[in-house]
Amino acid sequence: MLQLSYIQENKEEVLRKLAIKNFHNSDLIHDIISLDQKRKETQKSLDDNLARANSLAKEVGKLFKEGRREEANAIKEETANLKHDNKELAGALEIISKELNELLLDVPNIPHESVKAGKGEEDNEILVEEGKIPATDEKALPHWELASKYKIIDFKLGSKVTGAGFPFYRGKGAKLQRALISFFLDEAIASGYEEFQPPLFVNEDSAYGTGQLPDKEGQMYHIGEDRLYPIPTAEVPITNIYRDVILKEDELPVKNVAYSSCFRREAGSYGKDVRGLNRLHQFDKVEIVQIQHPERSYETLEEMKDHAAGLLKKLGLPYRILRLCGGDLSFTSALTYDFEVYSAAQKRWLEVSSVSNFENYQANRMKLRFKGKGKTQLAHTLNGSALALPRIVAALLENNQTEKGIEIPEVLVPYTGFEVID
RNA sequence: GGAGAGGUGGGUGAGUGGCUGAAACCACCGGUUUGCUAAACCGGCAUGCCUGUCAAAGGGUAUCGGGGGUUCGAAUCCCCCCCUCUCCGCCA
Repeated sequence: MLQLSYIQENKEEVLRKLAIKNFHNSDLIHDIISLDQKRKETQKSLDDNLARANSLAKEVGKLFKEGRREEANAIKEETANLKHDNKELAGALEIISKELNELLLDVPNIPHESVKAGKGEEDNEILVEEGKIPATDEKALPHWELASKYKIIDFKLGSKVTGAGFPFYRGKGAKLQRALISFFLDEAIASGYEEFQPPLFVNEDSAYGTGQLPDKEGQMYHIGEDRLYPIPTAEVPITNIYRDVILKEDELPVKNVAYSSCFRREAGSYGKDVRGLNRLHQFDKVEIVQIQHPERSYETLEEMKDHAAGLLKKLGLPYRILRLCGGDLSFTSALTYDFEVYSAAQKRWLEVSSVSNFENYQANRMKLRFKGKGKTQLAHTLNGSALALPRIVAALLENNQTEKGIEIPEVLVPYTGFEVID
């Protein structure tokens, strides 16, 4: 969430910039500011009362020691009144703080100055388009047909055993998954990331920490009995490592990479866009996360963008990089680059990565700070997929299909141990 | 799952009702000393909120796993929860 002090001091700017995200609720901002005023006043009265009570308590102690019983008892009466008032004030303060916090959670992150206004997807800006788009071949099969032709992914089995959106990978398909994961991890490690294997379930605090709760509750599975949530992305456990942490400035940047399965309910999704591997309830992803000094976070964002682009280049997939417009930018992001690969048989672009700078929005919510010579301040958090597997697999299958079978990109051969799926 | 022990500042660890936001030591930072390093010595060293200020200093308040209670007063007493360790059971 945004910092209260920042909203206080830059009200007009906040409103102007939020408009780029199509957020026009100026009442909310006004309410926040006036409620905060009330919070301060209440806090002040409470603190004053507590100070009084503390000094009275000391006096009572002193009087008792000196054996001045009656005087002490007289003071106790005043204390009783104070105590009553304090209870009320503390109660009021709690209600105000809670409400204030809820209002703050309703304010999205401020977009970076490079973000252009726009309604949605159609207004995203294409920054880069790399690689040759394969000539359209009418005989080209979509990946779901290739999957069954070569017996490498079985959607029906998945439906039987679990449900739609939970495929089985088998044979060379399973090996290809494993190869991609290893390849992505090795590339990240070579770029200085530390590998983590996170828990696949997180608790409520963590779900709040990265903002899945309360806004995206319906997206996550929920294990009610144990109050745990299967992670929708490794970002959740990895970023939450640093919840309530004060790093030393020289520990920055923190660079973590994690492979994990991801679980998403995808409620409301349907139609041909979700066919095959295009949208799953369970999928694999390698995620990179960085925690960086505010002054350097945009350099870091570029570095992460280049990292993701490098992977696609090495895999030989045609891709493009989009800078999301205000309307398509997520609630918590200040700037996001989306990566899409072209999938030859479906003749469409598929999103395979999203690299974002959240500035201090997440950090403020989870109190992730760093301390150098100066004051303790909020860090910036960034993350990105590098990469999400299913659509990469879809594109590889569709783009690399030949008469002889599916050709494996050279960089993956050391990992798969075979050059063709046939 | 059953039984027991325990959770104090970055770490070790003292503290069983007021003088304790918390001893001591270590780590860390600054300084003195020093040919360099080391040692020694001196000083500093939590976080949130409120107040104050151009900024600060300063002041107030809260925080000793989390929540609630007893008391004029709680790290210290009571209750609930969480976590860690040991033993037993079960098990990849």
